[in-house]
Amino acid sequence: MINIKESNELSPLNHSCAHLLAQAVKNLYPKAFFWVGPVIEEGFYYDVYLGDDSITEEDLIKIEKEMKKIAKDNKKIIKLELNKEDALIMFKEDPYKIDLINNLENPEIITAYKQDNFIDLCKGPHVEFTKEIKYFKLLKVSGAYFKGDSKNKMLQRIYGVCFKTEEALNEHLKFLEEAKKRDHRKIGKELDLFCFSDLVGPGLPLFTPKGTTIKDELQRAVEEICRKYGFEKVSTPHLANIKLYEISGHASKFSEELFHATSQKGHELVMKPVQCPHQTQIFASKIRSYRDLPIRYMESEKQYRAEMPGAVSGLSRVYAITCEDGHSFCTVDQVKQEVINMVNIIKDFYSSLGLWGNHWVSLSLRDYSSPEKYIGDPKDWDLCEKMLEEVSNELGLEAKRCEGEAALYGPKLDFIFKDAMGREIQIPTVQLDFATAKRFDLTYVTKENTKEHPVMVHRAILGSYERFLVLLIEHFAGAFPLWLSPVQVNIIPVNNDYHLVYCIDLKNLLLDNNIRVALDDRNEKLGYKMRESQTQKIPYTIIVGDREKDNNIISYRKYGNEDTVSVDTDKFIDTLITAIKNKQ
RNA sequence: GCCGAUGUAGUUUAGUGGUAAAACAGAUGCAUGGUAAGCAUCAGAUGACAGUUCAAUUCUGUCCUUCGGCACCA
Repeated sequence: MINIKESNELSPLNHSCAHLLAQAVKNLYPKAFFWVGPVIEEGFYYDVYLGDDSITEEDLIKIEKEMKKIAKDNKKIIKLELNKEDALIMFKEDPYKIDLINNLENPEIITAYKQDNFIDLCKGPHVEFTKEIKYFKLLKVSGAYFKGDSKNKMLQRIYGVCFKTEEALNEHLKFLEEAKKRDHRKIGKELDLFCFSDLVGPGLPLFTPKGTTIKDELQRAVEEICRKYGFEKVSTPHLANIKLYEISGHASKFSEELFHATSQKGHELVMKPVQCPHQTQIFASKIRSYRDLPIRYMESEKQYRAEMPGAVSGLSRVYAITCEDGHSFCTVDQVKQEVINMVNIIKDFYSSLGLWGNHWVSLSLRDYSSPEKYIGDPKDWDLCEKMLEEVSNELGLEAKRCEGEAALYGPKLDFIFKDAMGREIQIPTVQLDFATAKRFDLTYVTKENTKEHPVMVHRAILGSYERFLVLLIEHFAGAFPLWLSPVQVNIIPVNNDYHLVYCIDLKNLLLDNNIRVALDDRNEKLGYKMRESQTQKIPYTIIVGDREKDNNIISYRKYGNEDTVSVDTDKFIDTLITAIKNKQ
């Protein structure tokens, strides 16, 4: 998802830089045509069509040089106001600009900007002189579909950034370097959290003991919160009869994304791509009364989606997804409170990890021009969208209306965070659904002894554990809080021979207190072990020598600190237990 | 799926149309009592398949992986 920035103080500069880029490309590739070149949150891009020719990363250096050359000439950037006819004549050689002009919302007011002999259609604003465009860098070149439609041909998209000062540019480039160091794929390898295998296949992550520890702790934490809100844990199989998804509507909408599992004995099953239909069948397994509602189920199981191969990346898009999913089956009157509860859970959970605030909320509504994309009664949709918007306003979420972002069966509130590189990553969600219960003919008995369909409110807190780990790893840069750390305490004996027995006793004592502890008894020097303990970002490293042994104290060094602190052993354990309990 | 790039030991990197180099990690031995790398020895690699060539890790092609995007995302 690209965020076209409304405007900020850098946007005229970036916009002018995009024009400069286009001019340089035109100089070097006279056959080039240009589509659009907007300012985005981080800089700008320009879509270029070069026919048979193409620009590679190496060419960017050449283009940058040409840009610098042009800018130095210091031409004034002049605004031109045109009517539609003049504009069509002016750009008569350029099929892309003609397309743009013919599709303009306000064809009465057409503006173009001219520098030197280069004119580009543009709303502006721009800086005054090309000399001001000095501190820029072209970052990458990639493909992009013409008009964003995969049926169309591909253009080349060149990305760049521009700043007012050299320092600001360098700072930005440094930020990009630093962000690379936080990349979850890099840290996942360094800290041994997960891996991939060619034999198992791409998009199928394998979690190591350390990665699994984090996953399990997260699961425990989220279930603990949800249980307080009345969620009960269920467990459903990874396979299902395809009919289940024909009824839910997933089979037709996502047929290409289903993995099929067949057997020689005649089984024709699919791997579950979502959890909801399975859970509906638990609801359907007996007669439900209005007195039972809301009924809330949650589970953390694998689900499988045959994603487009080009979309698979690290842990953020995979085929096998561990999904933390939950549903509330409730009456129409209960919907609002259910949504409020779920948003509160999300807020609690993300706040406790320091992630709340680093996000925006999308009120994801229907694409009103394509009703065929959705299931359910339009009247129900109207009601759902209204309710969701009301709740969102009451809770002060400042949600942005996003038409066309709804789920198959209903509108949703999506919470969108950012990864280390500033890319958006959508995780928690609350979704309203009048349709699914009707499709499965789920009912409950009302007070008047009639039958009524429940409403389903879908919610994901962690969403996919894989995607959540991307956010978590990059947020903490691998230095997890104590309660999540795979190894919480690392014991280093000063001397392996003299202190080992005491260290083993200490290790067992910590283990008895449910503290995850490692004992480094390798034949290496203390400094060597300390270095590794720090690079592995273990929260507490404790050194055990005569002083500690004889006085029953713990000397520990916290990750990131240089000094050592000594406390009584009992006190140390109490402190840790309390911190873990409080999710610190 | 589309555009562009990528692939050398477990990891990070070097290099070459003719014996593939190193650091860290690993194994072994020695050394080792206080907070970020002790020493020595050993073992370990050119993604797969074709083609060009006397000879390919190097050049070409196809596929696969991974990366940056696009499109998709229940």
